[in-house]
This record gives sequence, structure tokens and C-alpha cells, in this order.
Amino acid sequence: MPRVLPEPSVDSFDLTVILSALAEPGRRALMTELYRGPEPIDCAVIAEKADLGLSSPTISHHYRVLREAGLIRTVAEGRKRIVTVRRGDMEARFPGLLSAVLTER
Amino acid sequence: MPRVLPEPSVDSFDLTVILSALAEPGRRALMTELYRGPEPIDCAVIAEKADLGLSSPTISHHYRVLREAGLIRTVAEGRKRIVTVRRGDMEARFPGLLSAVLTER
DNA sequence: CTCATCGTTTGACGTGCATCGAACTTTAGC
DNA sequence: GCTAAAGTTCGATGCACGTCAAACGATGAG
Repeated sequence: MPRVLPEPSVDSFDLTVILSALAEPGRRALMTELYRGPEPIDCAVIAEKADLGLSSPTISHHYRVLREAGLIRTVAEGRKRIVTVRRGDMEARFPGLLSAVLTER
Repeated sequence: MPRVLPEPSVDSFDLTVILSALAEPGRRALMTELYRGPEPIDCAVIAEKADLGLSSPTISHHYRVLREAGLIRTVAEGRKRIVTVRRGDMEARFPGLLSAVLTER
């Protein structure tokens, strides 16, 4: 039985929280991988692809920050965590933001 | 004799620095006022309109952070500082970013 | 030249954050 | 039931950042 971890509603999105989350290089790397690849996906797979040299507590912390900012949805399935980008919600509230931040040039 | 204060070239723009600058509410308020109003403009006028309750050293610090991120150009004219948003440079490097962040909804 | 004004720099203070190791929780496999 | 595996939580640590008061230029007015 998959459970969706707590996340903010679109109405309560806070741009300060969102930009702070995206400002951190490691978190932005995770988001970039997520944004480009297929979803939903195991968060460990993304973490591996992003290839940050960080411990698992730190990775876990970063995923939590992204989730609490409203950037991703996390679903617990067994021992794994399946994540998706909340594209629609972000686009509804801050159109073009994810594309501008996560699209390399 | 107006002097342009030191600023990064477009090539050396750093998204981490830019997002960190925009993540701070006071700085983003300054940017929003700048982005909307006529330019170039006296930075003190913008600071007044933004109506942050901050000391002048702090305001000065925030303008410096914005400038060093590449978000604004500052020209010293006498005792005043005239600022403009570097729209073109930002658009060239991160299309849609300023609009997404500074356009209220 | 003198002085008041605008802004910056410096130094200090408190807070927040990224990071890790260790301990804990939950789940899958046997 | 055990045990191993995947993530999370907790506590501690070090560093970065926002903030202000005080001191310091630089400039315009008289």
C-alpha cells in the first residue's frame, strides 16, 4: 500500500521556499535529472545518476526539502521512494519557472 | 563622470548565485520593483517603494549581491546609484527566468 | 573650505543550513 | 522470527548569511 508523503497544496506554495530549494546545487542536480528522465522513478536511481558525493542522510534531507517546497511528490512503496516532479502544480502557480531553471543551455 | 560598478560577464553567470540572490525576500522585492518600474532609476527610490524595514548597510549589501549575481547594473553618478535590470543578458542566458520569478500572479 | 548627505565598508552577532555518523524504523527474503 | 537493505531521524559541527551600529569615503551645497 503506497502512501503519499506530506506535501504542500498549490495554494500554499512559497516562492522563497521554492527558490531556496532550487538554489542548492545538489538539489538542483536531482531536480534536473528528474525533470529530464522518465517518471515516476526510484529516488535512488536519480541520486545515482546525479552522482553527488553525498551520504544517504544528506540525500534524504535534500529530497525532503524538495518535497516540502512542493517541487516533487514522493510515494513510499515498500522500502523504496518513488518520486515525480509536480509539473502541473508548478506550472499553474509559477509558469515557466521549472523550464527556466532546469533546462541547460 | 558616471562609473559602472564591477559586474560579471554573461559567460560567467552562475545559476546557483542567481537563484540564491532571488531566494531572499527583500532582494526579490527590490528586483520586482525594478522589473516593473521605469529604468534606469535611483536605487534609493526603489528601496523606498519596496518598503523593507532595513538599515542602509543592509540595503547596500542586497544591491551588491544582486549586482554580483549579474541581475542588475549599477552606475555611480555623484552620490547616487542608478540601477537597471540586465534583462537582455539574463534572457540570453536563462530565458524566461526573470519573468517567471518576478511576475506576480 | 566646511559640512551635511548618500552610500559603502568593517566588525560583530545570531541564526540557519549542509553535512555526516550513529541509531532507529520499516520492509523484503529466507 | 532473523537478518539484511533502504530511508529517516537525531545530534553535533562547521560555515555561510542577514542584520545592524559605527566608522569611513565621496560628493554636492553654501
